Amino acid sequence: MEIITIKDIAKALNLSTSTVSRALRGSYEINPETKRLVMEYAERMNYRPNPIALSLKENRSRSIGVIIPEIANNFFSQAINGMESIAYNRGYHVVISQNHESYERELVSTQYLAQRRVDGLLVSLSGESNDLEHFKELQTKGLPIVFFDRVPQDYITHKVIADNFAGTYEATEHLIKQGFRRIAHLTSPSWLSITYERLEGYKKALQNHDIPIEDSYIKYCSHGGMIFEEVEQAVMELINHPNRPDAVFTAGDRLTTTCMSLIRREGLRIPEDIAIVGFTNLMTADLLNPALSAVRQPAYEMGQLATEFLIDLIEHPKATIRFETKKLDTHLVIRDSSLKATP
Amino acid sequence: MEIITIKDIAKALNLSTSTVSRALRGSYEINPETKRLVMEYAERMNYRPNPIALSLKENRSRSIGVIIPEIANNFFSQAINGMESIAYNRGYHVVISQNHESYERELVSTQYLAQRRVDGLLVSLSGESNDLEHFKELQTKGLPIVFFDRVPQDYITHKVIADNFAGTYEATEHLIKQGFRRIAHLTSPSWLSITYERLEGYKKALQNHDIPIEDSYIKYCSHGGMIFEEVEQAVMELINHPNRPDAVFTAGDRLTTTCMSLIRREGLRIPEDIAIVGFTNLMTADLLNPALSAVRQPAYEMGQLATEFLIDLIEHPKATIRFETKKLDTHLVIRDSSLKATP
DNA sequence: GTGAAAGCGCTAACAG
DNA sequence: CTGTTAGCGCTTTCAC
Repeated sequence: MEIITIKDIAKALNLSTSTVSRALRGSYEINPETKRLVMEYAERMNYRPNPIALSLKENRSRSIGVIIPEIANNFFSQAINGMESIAYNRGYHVVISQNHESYERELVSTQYLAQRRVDGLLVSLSGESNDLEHFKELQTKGLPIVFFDRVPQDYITHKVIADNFAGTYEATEHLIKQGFRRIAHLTSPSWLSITYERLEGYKKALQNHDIPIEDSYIKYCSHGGMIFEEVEQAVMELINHPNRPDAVFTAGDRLTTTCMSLIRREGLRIPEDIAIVGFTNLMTADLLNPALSAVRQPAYEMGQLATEFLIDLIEHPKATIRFETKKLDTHLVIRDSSLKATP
Repeated sequence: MEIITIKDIAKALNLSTSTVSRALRGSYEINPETKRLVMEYAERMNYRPNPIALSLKENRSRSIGVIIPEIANNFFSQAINGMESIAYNRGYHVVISQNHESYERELVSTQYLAQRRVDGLLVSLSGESNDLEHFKELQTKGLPIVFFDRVPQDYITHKVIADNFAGTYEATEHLIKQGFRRIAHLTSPSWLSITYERLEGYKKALQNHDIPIEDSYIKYCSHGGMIFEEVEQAVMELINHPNRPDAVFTAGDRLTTTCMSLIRREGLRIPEDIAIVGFTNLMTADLLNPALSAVRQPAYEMGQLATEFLIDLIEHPKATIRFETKKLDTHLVIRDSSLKATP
């Protein structure tokens, strides 16, 4: 059975392609009888319009592009599931692209998706992205973009984020209340929004509890955990610190797992020597040794919300909307890794 | 800066679109001077050919579709990275689609990708797929398909798999050598290739060590771990078995983690009460409590290999090739979860 | 060496 | 109510 086109239907039914086209899309100005004939034949031959031809004609594709750092990260894969749930219901497909924390790859992915005429873009920035011209340019050309998770500061569009400040504040305060005083903060590249917001939550918690902020306890990993050596250096500096931290907050999946491995490798115990709370959606958190205390983001909902924003932008291009930044609550799950051993 | 087409270039340079087209693709019958002019202008205006127009014209897209059960599974995300590494080098893009272990979703994804004119398909079957007509049909229409991991039995094409038999044999034998005798086997839907091969490896190991095969120790989860209740029932039947197993082999990420959780929930210890070895590429295996013994698949390499096969098929459509089934070695990493406590 | 024209599949303005 | 025509961006005969 070959692929069948409108032309084939027209030929078979002795009609013109335009009549067939109109019948297929239920135009009111078509004879009901003709319409029925066309519909039936199309159905029988299993006709499917060629989306490529449509894209070319209409300069749109009924699909939205997603650009994220890594799919091998539970936060992002959950977010994608949220996106798909909304997108499919509203008739869009989702095209996934990874940037692997590289600006270069982000650029290529963006270009690719734009050329494939996606109708909009859902983006979480790579760890290397401080230049956003490629997005700005597309946006002025009329391509709607919604950022989520890692969002740019000075960029006017919808954004969906977790309440990074509150989440980190809560986690840090929890550590303080457990009795930890020398709390380190292992985090992503300094220029990312999530990094800043989490750092602020951390600092505020310390301040509110009259604990001085020790800069040497704050470590940035400019590749967000993708490069082992980078994390290793940061963690080793903490471990070998003259006044070794007794707890650490880790701002991501890779950062958390690598940090745990390293603490273990160095023969230290969690939480007795160093306690840990991770900002992570790891599915195995409660199976870890020790079970990992974690700040979870509502990844699925974030994906859904971002997609709703985006599709609204796509479908009402000229509506003068106030752009929103939606902030969703995180959820702290306390497990063994952050509990002070009772002496 | 607007999107620029060949027509714009032609107009600007007072040439015909055909001349521009030829110049751009370096046709030898174009005046070198004209060619230079066109090239320069195109470069300066940042001209990019419209891939949609090309797809329509050439009935191909220079992209390959991937259909897998879940991206939130380390095996698959690693495989995807392998695919991308090859594909990009050979000028193809990778479009990812999840089937969430559902036949219905697999069908929709397949249809979608085929309509988007992907040049080929890389597929790992959903847990529900026993009917393969949708693939067969596309293949006869000339769309190359390569299966990996979960491959169909009776289907003539390239396939890339891990040595499931040997991997499971090795894992089971390891358990036996540790002194376990009542070894359970918690696995995916019975009709999947991986299920069969792993089961055979398990049985063979038992046989070779004169351990009778106990059918009630073998549990299939027809949704491959996606539905908690299903795994729960299977594991509870094992735990409440009149002759409770002292070890269990688990055939996938979700199966493994859920099984561990349940054993823990029921107040049993790993490995003292029940030892466990998982067939999984979980990145956190060595951080689990206890550290998880695991059979790892060379996911990245499998993705690469499958992609090489596919692109060869795409680029030499009429070559009469003998289809291969490439089998890659697995790697058993022994950790605490399968070590017999010394009495 | 270059241009005119047709065609990939589809829609829509314009005629009847 | 239906057909003719043009056009989306590009390549490719076929002419000259």
